[in-house]
Amino acid sequence: MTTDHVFAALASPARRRLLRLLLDEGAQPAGRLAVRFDMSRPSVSEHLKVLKDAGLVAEARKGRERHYRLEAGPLMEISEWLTPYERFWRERLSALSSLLDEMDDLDPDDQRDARGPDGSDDLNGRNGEQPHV
Amino acid sequence: MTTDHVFAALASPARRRLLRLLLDEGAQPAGRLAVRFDMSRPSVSEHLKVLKDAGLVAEARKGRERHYRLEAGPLMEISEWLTPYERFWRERLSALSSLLDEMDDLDPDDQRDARGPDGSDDLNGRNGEQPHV
DNA sequence: TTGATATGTAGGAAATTTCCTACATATAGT
DNA sequence: ACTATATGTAGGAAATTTCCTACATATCAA
Repeated sequence: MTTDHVFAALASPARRRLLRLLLDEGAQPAGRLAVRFDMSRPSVSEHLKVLKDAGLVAEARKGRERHYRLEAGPLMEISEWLTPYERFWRERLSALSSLLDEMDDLDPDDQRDARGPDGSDDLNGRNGEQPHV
Repeated sequence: MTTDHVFAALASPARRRLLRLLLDEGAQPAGRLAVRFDMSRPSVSEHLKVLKDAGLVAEARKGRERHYRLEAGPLMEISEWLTPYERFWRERLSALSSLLDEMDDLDPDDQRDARGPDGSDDLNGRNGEQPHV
């Protein structure tokens, strides 16, 4: 149930789809989930096991069925991991949108070069020095 | 550069650490990144390639060095994928916090059972019917 | 030009993942 | 007790991933 497990579990499209099904349709027995997949039932069962080990689903025995339900908690770890990058992509987005705004202000047929005066790349996207260790 | 590639790229702890280094310290040549790892330089180079194929880093040749910089854009896809689950874990969290609030209101030595009257599980955590197909 | 530096790629071993076909187990129904 | 249903597990094949040691390529510095 570590962060590693969660990231690894999400690496599989089949497993992400399982989570989505549980989110959209609520808890379900393994078999009902399995028939949706173009894959053998035991394989789906193993994917469920990976999700369970990552803490992303929980099972409850109901008679001879086992109902799996979504356990979204561990996804918070992904969200938290993502947080520090958010600022970064927002900067890029706002840079892009202001660039588009500028272009709107010009004659639509008279744009040629939106780069800086020196034509350089600004590798860091912030035009400043970096630690470099 | 599909969503699949992005999720797969993040599945490796080494690659997540590479992204973090680029975020914290800015763009750097491959070699400077590699020495931080307990792994051969060519292996780190291959991880960088996986990240590049996922669109998570970009490279710029500077003389005999290649500087890699973070490209956070594709992480938005992860964030968007996560969105519908957010509501779900927030509900659980607020349920937990209100439970804790209730417990605060009681005599700290007189709590025994916080389950529903029927002792059932409420598998969906919302006490309601579900589509079930 | 020569030699050192910075990197990517080739080729392959080892580990892991993915998926399948039996097969074992447990529960429902008759 | 017997049979059908719902699932997990065992064992193994095939594909993928991870990592390493050469080795090839390009650039910088004398």
